[in-house]
Amino acid sequence: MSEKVRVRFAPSPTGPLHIGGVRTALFNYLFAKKHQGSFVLRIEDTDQTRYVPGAEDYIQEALDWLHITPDEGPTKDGGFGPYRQSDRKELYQKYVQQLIDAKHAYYAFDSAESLESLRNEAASNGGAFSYDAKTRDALDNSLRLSEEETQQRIASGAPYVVRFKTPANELLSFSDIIRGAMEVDTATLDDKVLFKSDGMPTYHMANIVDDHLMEITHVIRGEEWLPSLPLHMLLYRAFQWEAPHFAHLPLIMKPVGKGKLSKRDGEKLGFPVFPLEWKGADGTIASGYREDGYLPEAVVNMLALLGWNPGSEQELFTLEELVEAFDLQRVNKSGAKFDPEKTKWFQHHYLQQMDEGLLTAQFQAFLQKEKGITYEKELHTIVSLLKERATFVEDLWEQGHFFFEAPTAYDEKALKKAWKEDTAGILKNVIGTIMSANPFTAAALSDAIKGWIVANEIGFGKVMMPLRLSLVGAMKGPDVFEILSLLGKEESIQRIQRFIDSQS
RNA sequence: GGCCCAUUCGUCUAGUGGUUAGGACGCAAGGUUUUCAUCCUUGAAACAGGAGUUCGAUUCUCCUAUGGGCUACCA
Repeated sequence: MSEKVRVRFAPSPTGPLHIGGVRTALFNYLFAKKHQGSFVLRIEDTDQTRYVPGAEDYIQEALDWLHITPDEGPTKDGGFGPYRQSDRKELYQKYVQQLIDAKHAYYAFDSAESLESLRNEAASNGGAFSYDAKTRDALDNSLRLSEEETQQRIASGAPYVVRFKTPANELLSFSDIIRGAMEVDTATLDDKVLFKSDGMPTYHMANIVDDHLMEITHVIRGEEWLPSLPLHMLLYRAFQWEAPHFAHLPLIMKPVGKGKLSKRDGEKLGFPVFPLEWKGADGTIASGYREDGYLPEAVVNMLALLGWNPGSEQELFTLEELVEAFDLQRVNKSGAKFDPEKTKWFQHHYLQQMDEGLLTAQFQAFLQKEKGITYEKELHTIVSLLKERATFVEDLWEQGHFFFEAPTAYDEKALKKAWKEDTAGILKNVIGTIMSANPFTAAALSDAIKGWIVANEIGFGKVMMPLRLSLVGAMKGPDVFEILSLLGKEESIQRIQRFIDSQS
């Protein structure tokens, strides 16, 4: 590649960025970094009616959290700004004019109502109305008006839009990096609105102009844009601009049922569809991966493998490894169902990889905030004992709450198995052994108790099961001797005694 | 309805004109852990269907079916 690679991620600030958008951003980032190019963030806010305050900040924050920060964007000028289309409003006028002058576009005065009734009429006849080469001559536009009449109507303040004049009947060939060659007959296309009556360009117009001005070399976007690719190619040709390369990513689908993943699936199915939590204007809260305890590494890894694979059997990738391995040619063509379970598997993996000091600090913060427990002593040891059975920081509590609070009840099924007539006597002996254990370490405790068991020819299960139950309240958790030593002599004895008392 | 795109285990996917069609998640069984989880081993599990091309098609072509997207003065 001779030219410097420049890609862009161009979301609309209409709400929180959903996971499909995040993946588009990720693939753009990966491609840019792979080719030492630039990753540009452009905010496409040409639809003023759908603008949602806070959405733009959300997008920035989400990308930052995932470490796929843009090289250029609204908050980081790279010489191609402004990066917000509403701030570029004035800019589009002259390009629209250029298209009109070259007869590639025309003014249309049809009201929204008249078009609506045309659509309804066609629909009732089983067809569909299309504003195109076959119908435009009978509609209210500058094609059938004289230059003077057109200017007069505009001057008189009549609302108008500008439409693209699609070639009547031409076989268009173009290609997509992921999908290869495609052909479309322009007769199946309609005359899309380029410029709205509110003075704003539509996506199609702004997109082409901005990509050209920002010297974008590769447009990597969702498959929902594939149907408008012919229009975009036609626009580049009308402007006599060189078109960038295109790559249309497969969509991310619902885990169950039909259709593409939507914002509401998360709440329904119990997993986040957003990177970050989002508080809607109506007070509803949509959960986010970050707030649900996921690590950005897990989210990135999961997303990268949704619709792409390296061709090897490697599944675990750091961001750097992804950059190295990424290849647009290896992106799949078909939509991928989202799998929340696999995301958890990634999360489990990355939690195990996490720095233990950091994990301990996070768990400590959790204890403080959620449980009101201030605990520093040996917390690092506890975390290292528990972490392999945890997927989220919160799981550490579920797996090890007994380190911080004595059991208040005993698992009934386990109790039935563990409590025999002689258990009280055995446990009293264990207390004796614990009393004299010195030093009070897991290894010393293990030696002492196991030694006592062997010496008295008692079954291991008859001692270990009730002992664990007395300490934990259930048949779970790390090595009993580790628990004993962490709990300390006094607390251990108290718990065992309380257990004996509760059963007699 | 029209246009466009797609189709390998339940899911994400690898793969080739001749393979025991490979891996991962999940699931099941066994082992380790005298507990649970982790971990390890094993197992069940797929080329949408029909024609054609070919000595041979999962792989190439066509048709059908199914899925998906688009069809706004939304992106």
